[in-house]
Amino acid sequence: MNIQFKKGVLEICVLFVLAHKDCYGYELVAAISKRIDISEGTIYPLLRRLKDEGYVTTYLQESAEGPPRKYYRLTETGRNVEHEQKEEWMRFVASVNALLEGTHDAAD
Amino acid sequence: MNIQFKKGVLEICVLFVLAHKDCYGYELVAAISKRIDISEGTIYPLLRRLKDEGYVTTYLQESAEGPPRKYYRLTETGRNVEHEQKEEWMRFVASVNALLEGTHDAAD
DNA sequence: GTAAGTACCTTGCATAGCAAGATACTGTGT
DNA sequence: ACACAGTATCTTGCTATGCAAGGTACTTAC
Repeated sequence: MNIQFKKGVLEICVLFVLAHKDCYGYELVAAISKRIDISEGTIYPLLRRLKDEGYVTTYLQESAEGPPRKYYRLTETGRNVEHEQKEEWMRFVASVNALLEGTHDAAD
Repeated sequence: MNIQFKKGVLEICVLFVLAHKDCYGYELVAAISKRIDISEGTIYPLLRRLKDEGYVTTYLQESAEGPPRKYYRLTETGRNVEHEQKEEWMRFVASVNALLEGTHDAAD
């Protein structure tokens, strides 16, 4: 899997999952990995960024199966950003598809 | 337009356009820009990479409207890579779409 | 007590795109 | 003759993101 493709997209995936329920980092890795490879070295810096941007807030919660979990919850801003970025992604994919399909008559 | 989305994708676009006809750099910028913003500072390093990888060969051709043009032609290898990368892109988009649409029942 | 699973985090690296600028040729206007 | 816009090439320095590799610490099972 081309790592470059994921640039920017994993952020949307995280925001999307968080739009449905609060999650902790380890859980996000598991959820997203079902479809797209993502490692812990990616998720934690990404989550820090989201927090710094004000897209999420965090809270700790004890766990019976290990150390306490840090849950991430989308803010109002985060919810808007999730929506915008998803739209932008859709538009981008549409543009690329148009180029990779119809283009070569239009390009002449 | 999120710059990050383009990572890796512009290479496919270039390979795709070259799969239909030989082009020079400036021409590629114009062709791809119809759908996706791409600047000269991106295309020339990209083209150099493609040549270093053996995906393209080059030849010069005089022009009446300016300095000589450096045309890029896909090699056999380049043609295969174009095909593979395009497939990989399609698979990636399908994965992301699956995650951004159906996922949240599957994630429970 | 030690190994495996859960859960957090950081450091250093690789990659790709871009703005900005340099170079040079051609044609147009003054 | 000179300047400017358009065509066409290229490089430098910067930014952003993802990842491998490693470290920390808690819980359960052997």
